[in-house]
Amino acid sequence: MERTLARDLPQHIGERVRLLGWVHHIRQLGKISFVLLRDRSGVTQAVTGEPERFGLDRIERESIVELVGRVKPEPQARQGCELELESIRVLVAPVAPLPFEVSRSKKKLNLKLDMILDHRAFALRNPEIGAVFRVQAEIVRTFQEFLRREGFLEVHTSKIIAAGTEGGTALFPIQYFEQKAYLAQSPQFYKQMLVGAGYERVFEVGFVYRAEDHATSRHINEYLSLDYEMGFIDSFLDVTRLEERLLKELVKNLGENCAEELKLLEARLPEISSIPYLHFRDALEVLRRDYNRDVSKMHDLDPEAERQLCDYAQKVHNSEFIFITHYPRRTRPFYTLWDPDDPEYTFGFDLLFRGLEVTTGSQRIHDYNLLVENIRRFGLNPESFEFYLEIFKYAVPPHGGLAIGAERLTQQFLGLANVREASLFPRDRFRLTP
RNA sequence: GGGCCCGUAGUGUAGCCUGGUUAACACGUCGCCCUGUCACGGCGAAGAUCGCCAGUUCAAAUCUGGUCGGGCCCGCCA
Repeated sequence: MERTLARDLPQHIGERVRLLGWVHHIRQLGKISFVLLRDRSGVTQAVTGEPERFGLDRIERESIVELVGRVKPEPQARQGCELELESIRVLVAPVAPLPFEVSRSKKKLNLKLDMILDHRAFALRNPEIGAVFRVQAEIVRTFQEFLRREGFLEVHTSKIIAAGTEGGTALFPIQYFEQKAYLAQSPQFYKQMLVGAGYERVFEVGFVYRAEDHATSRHINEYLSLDYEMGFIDSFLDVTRLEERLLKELVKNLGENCAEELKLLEARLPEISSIPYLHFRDALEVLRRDYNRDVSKMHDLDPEAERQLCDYAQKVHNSEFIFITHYPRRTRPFYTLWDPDDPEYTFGFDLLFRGLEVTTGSQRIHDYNLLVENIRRFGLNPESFEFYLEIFKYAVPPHGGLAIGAERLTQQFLGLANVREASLFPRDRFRLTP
């Protein structure tokens, strides 16, 4: 007999079906008993008045079972129908006590994050915990499909590199045969080179690595970077406007395709009408005026400032997103183009969402001589960037791009307390397994 | 790199400040009862040498020192 999925039970009323999955829960109420079965599609229910006939009290939770029975309409069942049990067969039984329950809500379980991560694969059986990655998959899918429609080419660049991109961030050194190499902290150079290669518009979904010795609820040392880079732009606004359209589509898709997951996680989608922009200089003024911050020594935004600017965006612009633009030159890497009319400030921006930085981007320098000059100005040696610089000798169009932290975006959409909850197998300062 | 905090049954917590004889509660587990549960309900039972090592004391989960493990914030970043 063919397998029927839990979700599809209502389409088989009156038929005999076969279900395969895990025993989510067994509720025995004297003479009537319910077996809740979970598979990849969801949870369904089988019922029987003869629990002893099927030996239900000997079946352990999370056993893998095969259920056969007839589907009958039942208004008291959640799906409006349920399986009248004819047989139950244990295919695989657990050989150890379960570390914690699968069938309860995350809130009720009140598990410490460490417990969840130590038993990651098992924890994902919990529908709420598992839902996070169904949502994340939808975020990544939307990113890819939206950009493909906009004429972007999906690329995959090496994660093993010879030199760092941005200087500031710490790199993980690795031994590459007789050479010293590093794990890539960003696909930055490669995506720019591929714009120059003539693809004009490229995007990449890939892990990047940061050897930063931090331990906070918003940092992991390996994260999924959603990058795009586009040529022939008039200004960085072409980059941010595209992201705004991407985000609108994302909200729409999540609403349509992840309604159940969002409900389970009690997540509220943001409404995006138009995302406000705030020049860095004006952001400081807002912080000084409305939040009583001492901004005299503020050259970059600290986490508190990011939360305050989001609060401001909500109050003044009724937006949960805000673009902070024109970050000062000293805070941005050498490839960032500055404003010729106001050269202290760059065409670099961040997108803040619900108090957290989720995107960084900019218009880049495309002129070869200017780029070499700026590398020198940063105290770096252009010769060590020859592999990157070469294409700029042969004419690269004005271009810009950005990177979105996929886990952070997931975290903020779902209101998760810790970014690690949005990473399947997070790598942090002390965690290397599972 | 700097600062603050936490380790107690399978899980999550209380007790610790103010040391004292059976270490408490909830969920789970096990047993019995229950014909419509979906956080099922009722009754009962088992389960913890209080992270580890040392010290103080008649007496340590509780006080002190060390050690191991974990969390959060800042710097930096997505």
